[in-house]
Amino acid sequence: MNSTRQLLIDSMKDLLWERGYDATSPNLVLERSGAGKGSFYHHFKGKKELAIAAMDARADELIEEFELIFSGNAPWLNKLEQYLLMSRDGLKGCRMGRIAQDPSMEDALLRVPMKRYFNHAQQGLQQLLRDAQNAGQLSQTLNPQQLSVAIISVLQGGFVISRALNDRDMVNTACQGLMAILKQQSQST
Amino acid sequence: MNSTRQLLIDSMKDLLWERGYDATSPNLVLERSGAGKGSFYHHFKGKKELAIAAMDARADELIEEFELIFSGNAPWLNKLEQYLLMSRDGLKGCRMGRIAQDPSMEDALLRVPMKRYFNHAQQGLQQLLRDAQNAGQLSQTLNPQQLSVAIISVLQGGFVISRALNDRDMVNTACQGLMAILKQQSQST
DNA sequence: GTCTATACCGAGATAGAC
DNA sequence: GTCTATCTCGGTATAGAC
Repeated sequence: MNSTRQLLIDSMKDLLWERGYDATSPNLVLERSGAGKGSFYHHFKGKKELAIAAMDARADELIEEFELIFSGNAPWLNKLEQYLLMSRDGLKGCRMGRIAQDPSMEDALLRVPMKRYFNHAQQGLQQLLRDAQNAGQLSQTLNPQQLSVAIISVLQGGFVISRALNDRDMVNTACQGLMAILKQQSQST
Repeated sequence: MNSTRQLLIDSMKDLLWERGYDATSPNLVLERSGAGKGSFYHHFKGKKELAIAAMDARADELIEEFELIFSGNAPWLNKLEQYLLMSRDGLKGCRMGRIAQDPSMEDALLRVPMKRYFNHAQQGLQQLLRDAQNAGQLSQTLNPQQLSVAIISVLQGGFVISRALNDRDMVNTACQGLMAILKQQSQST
């Protein structure tokens, strides 16, 4: 575990968040990390391999944060609230979803860590909703799969709207809107 | 209104949808449209100016489609259903939101047509929800602004999730999830 | 492992003839 | 209005010395 290698990964993680994949050049990574071209191509075969390492680390980090919220014993609605209502900066974008629309992401290898994270989150939410239904705290007529996809979507779309309108708070507004209707719903159960 | 000019605009519209702004080069536009470099730079100062013209035309088109659904006399929930449940190809992305995350979109001029469309849609939905509340068909405790932002966000986020998971149907699943809970909600009013 | 030099390509745009 | 030639710059990577 070489330190320069880790430095490159960390710089790539930040740049993927700030600028996405396509707009992040090897030169930018070098400038950010302080490493030289020689080191870059010694440790990684190229930009793509470094990006995969960075996204993989990012997925680990996001999954850990997700579990921190959802693996506890709190009531399901509280967990959801903690997840949806944490304050976010919409102009920064989701640390993973930020790059989902980059043309290069059509590459299957690059999508592996991305899929890993989103599948984890979606399935975690789906299980949460199923448990709530089994506990009689959520209407049985709702479809947990559909609803879980809607939940992660409102978050991702909130980031899109924030950037589109150049308003860093839109993502939070979107989450509040969804949370409100979920709460209302649970009260009538 | 020269025909080559219009051809360039139409090609740019398609390419922005397929590849976004940053990944669309002038050469691609020329290849697609059959025009030559001379024509391109005769009709437009550069890529940015052409993109703005294309996005502006796209905004007009999307606003017209939006109004087609929402200006009628149908019940509000039917309108919403028609809007949310029309079948979409998640891998293609939203014709406008597709490019919101491109780094170049931080340019204020490029964002003008984008803002115009999303503001129109959000405010149209907000008005719909307010009217529903005034007609006693939606709980007064819900915030129309928040909810309208959530609705457009689920749609945009659905496209993001579709691309992330490489599943063209996720966007529809997300919309179905939201629609279901909105319907449920209105029944308990 | 790291450095500098070098190579190749496409993006984005300009020049000037027709 | 359109064409071809040309220009500059940065992205991405390789070569070979240290």
